[in-house]
Amino acid sequence: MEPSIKPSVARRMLDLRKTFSCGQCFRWERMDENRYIGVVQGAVLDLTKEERNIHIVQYGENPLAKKVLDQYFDFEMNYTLANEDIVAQARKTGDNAVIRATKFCKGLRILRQDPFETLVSFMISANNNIPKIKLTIQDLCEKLGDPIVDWKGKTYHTFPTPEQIARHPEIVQSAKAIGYRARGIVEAAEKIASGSLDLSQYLAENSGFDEAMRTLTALYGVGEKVANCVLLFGLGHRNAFPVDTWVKKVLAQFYGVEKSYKTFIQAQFPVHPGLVQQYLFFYLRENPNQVQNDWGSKDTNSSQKQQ
DNA sequence: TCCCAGGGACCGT
DNA sequence: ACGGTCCATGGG
Repeated sequence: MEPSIKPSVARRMLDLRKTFSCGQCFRWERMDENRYIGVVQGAVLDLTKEERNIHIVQYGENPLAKKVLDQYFDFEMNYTLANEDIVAQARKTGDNAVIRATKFCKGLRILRQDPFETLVSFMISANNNIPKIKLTIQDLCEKLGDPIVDWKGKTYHTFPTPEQIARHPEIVQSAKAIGYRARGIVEAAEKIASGSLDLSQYLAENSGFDEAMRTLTALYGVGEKVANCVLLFGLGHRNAFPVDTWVKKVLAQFYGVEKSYKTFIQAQFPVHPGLVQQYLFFYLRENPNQVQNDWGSKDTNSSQKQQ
């Protein structure tokens, strides 16, 4: 069967490796240094970096329109300007961690992923590690998602819909290493499938941060950390600031903060908080040793921090 | 056996 | 809003 192919080219600054390996998404597969393949909505996207451009080929019955791609990759936001604002703010407070992390993360973009996929993915992330999260999600997609076959015969899978999950709770429970996380996932899917919960209502364009946060954390299996990830990576709330074990390491090592995170974060990262969070998170994960050396001596750095 | 990984629920203050 | 306690999965 002839595949549906819709090529297009993205010219904006986009570093594929940083964007796909920074922990915000779990379904992009690295083919080589300049090529990644992933499933977005109902389409398989095959991305190749060609000098300064990203060449996009997609196949599947439902290719994504350019506008949808622009939204997914957050091309509507100017990251060059945002990064300049972040660095300017960091200079005011002498925040070298943010300055270094921002430079290190040039080309990293925060995706606007499907809210339901983001919710389920980060429910799975609770008390878990990234390789195992990927395995569970992949297994869930293969068991409950719709197959998409490319022209070479390779099969990909869409992320299951709320209906597909709600209809087969026993299959969800059987997903690899999902364990106790299945309950909350099925419950959330049932609410969405029955119409009593509509995630699109809590997109940044449609809802305030606090209301969206309250709705998400009311779900079983969704605490503040997972909710922040859903808000940031799925619902477009760029003020969200997920605090996980790595961010706690950042706050402890560089800022000497080991409690009352929220208060400190609001004061220290007022400009593009979500971006800053992701920069700090990714910088520490990619440079654990260097960061240890740079930040390890609390007595020189953190004691000089204002506040 | 213990520790860790992008924690959560539940309870006290 | 914050802190403590118990809970939970699989891998190293």
